[in-house]
Amino acid sequence: MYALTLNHRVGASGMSSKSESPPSGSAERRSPTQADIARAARVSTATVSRVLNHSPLVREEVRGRVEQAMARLGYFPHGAARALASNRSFTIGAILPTLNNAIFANGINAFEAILARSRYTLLLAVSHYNARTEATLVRRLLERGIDGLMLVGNDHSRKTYESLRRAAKPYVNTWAFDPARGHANIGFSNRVAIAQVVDHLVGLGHRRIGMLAGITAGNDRARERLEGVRERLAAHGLALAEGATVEIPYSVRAARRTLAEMIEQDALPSAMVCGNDVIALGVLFEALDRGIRVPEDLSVTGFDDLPIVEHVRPALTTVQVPARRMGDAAAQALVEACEKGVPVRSLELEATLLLRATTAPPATP
Amino acid sequence: MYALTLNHRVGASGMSSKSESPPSGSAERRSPTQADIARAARVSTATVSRVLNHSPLVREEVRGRVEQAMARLGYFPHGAARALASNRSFTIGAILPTLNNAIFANGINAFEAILARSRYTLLLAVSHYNARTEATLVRRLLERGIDGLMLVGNDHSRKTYESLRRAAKPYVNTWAFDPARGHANIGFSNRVAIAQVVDHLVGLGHRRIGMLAGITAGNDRARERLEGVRERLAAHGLALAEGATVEIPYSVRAARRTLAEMIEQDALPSAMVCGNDVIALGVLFEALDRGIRVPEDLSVTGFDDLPIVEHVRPALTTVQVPARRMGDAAAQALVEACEKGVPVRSLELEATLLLRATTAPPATP
DNA sequence: TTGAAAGCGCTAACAA
DNA sequence: TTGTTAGCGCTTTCAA
Repeated sequence: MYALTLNHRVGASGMSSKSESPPSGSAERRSPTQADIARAARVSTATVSRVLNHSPLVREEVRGRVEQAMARLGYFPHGAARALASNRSFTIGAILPTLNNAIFANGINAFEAILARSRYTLLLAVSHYNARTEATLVRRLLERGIDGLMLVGNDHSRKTYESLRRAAKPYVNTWAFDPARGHANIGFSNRVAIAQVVDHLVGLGHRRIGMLAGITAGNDRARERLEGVRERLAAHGLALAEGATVEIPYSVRAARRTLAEMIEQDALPSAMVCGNDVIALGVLFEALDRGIRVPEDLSVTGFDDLPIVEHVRPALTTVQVPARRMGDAAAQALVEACEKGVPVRSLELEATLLLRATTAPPATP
Repeated sequence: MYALTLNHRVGASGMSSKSESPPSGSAERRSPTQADIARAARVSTATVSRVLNHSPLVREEVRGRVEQAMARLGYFPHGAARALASNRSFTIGAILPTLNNAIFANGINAFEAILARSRYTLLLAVSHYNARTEATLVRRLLERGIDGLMLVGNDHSRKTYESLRRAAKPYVNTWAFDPARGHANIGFSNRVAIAQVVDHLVGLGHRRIGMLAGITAGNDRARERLEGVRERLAAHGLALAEGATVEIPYSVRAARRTLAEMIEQDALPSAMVCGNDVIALGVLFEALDRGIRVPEDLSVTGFDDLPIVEHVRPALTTVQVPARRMGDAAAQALVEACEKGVPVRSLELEATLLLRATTAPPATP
């Protein structure tokens, strides 16, 4: 009978004096391993493993015994050991450019929810819009054994893509849709999205249109939005207003300062397209504080539809981004890629222009 | 010479036909292990491990050879194997109640930054203000081998604390300071913080004060704020206004709806203390939309100092929470606990009342 | 349907 | 200062 209860460690190492199984009833409190469960349930560790992994080839009666033993001994599996043996960690990574404003909150929230439901854990890292930092983080996450990775946008360093390729882990680029660049995309076309804004503004009669874009270096979303405005304006025979088009960080303060300068230089356009809602709020607040009427004197548009912007007065006209759906779909795609080995497929979602109260025909056409 | 190059696996398993080292120059592309590095640098795997872990007892010349081999072969360490062998994962967990509003953004941002700098990775999970969910997540994070854990508040299920104790991992409760409850706290006293608000309002002459608190069940921060208001009001010989004190979710919408009801029932106090900034913004926007002047007809206070609230008009009087410092300190404490084995020590930080434009003496005293 | 045992890649105790 | 080697706890052939 005792032959059955020997675990392979003891069996393998023979009678080495220090590594025998701990004396039963000792004060030693190491947490129970599969070997302990195996002994208690009078099965092999292989069977314990099968029960743990819901293998169909375990007799009901045996499964019951094992599960009871697990419960009684308070067993819980050792992730690192599982990962080492199976080459899967049930862990998925995500790298966001920032956590500072609420832009990615909804998306990552949805992403985490799906992962948690699928018993995966999220490894989160922040690149601060820096591709080199990101490459380091990707490598670190890969070292930690992530089974898949979510990235934002398509602009990533060669090293990042190279690490991913060598590790042969599934990944997906979100918040963009430009599969021509050769990566799985779950997101929307920033270019198409911003074109709706331009059409709206031009349709309203605006001719002098400026833009407070995000910093475009290393940020394809910001770049696509800026280029999208240029392109669409050109289609209407227009161009971005000189002196009213600048790249700035995504901060209320930067936006306020920039608008203030434009006002002082008398360079204000009749409509200001903003790279995101944070910038738009800055423009809105600064304009209001200076007695510039919105939308009568200045139309303002945002991008993201942060939860707050429908409540400010005047309510912000903006582009609603499918953040939740991107998070959902990205997580689902990654989990599926891990479980079934299918490749991640690109998915185009739509961003919707939300007409609210910060846009109107120009007062002085 | 070849004796040196045998790795222990081959050595241990003798000449089993399938598990020999792969033929050099084969197409097989498994990523290199320490054994490969050891062979290439003509040292043992122990030395490779020492180099990897910056052990001081490796000769410079040897270290150089090993590092070169690592670079040449594109070696990178296998986290799960390291974790299994060393019982450390260089991974730290955090469980937040929500990611939906920006409340925790700054804190987790700072937390992640410190971890990343210390070469740790963040495992993030979201409890949705549910203690049972949280207990499951704690267990899952522990299974993943986290070296430490950050939690928000002191209200956690018995199972949560029990898991932590059994795993003997360091943890810290943030966003609260009440070490009497028996857990390491890095944060501030919500009670003391909100008392400043009460003093301010009472000092202004308010006597009819209401509160839109967060849901207090399972949320000690919300509870401390509500109780803190009661307690401090009592010290002034006052009580919370009946019919103007409700617990609601942290959402603009819920706050607006609740304020609307109070207005319709003519139950409006002269000052409304809000459980956080999201609620305060809801109150502010609803009041403004209904022609109730803030602060003349209604004083409003928030809690958190979200980045936006200094910009809305009137700018919100609120309590500034040391989110960044909590994130910093919590991460530092946890890393130190992991590296040096010292226990996490409680640290009290201060929350500051920020007087802005939504509070003034009551119009009808 | 079950068990035996060989590793997964690394660390660390011990020996040299 | 370096090497040998026994595990860490689990999964996964392979054999029975």
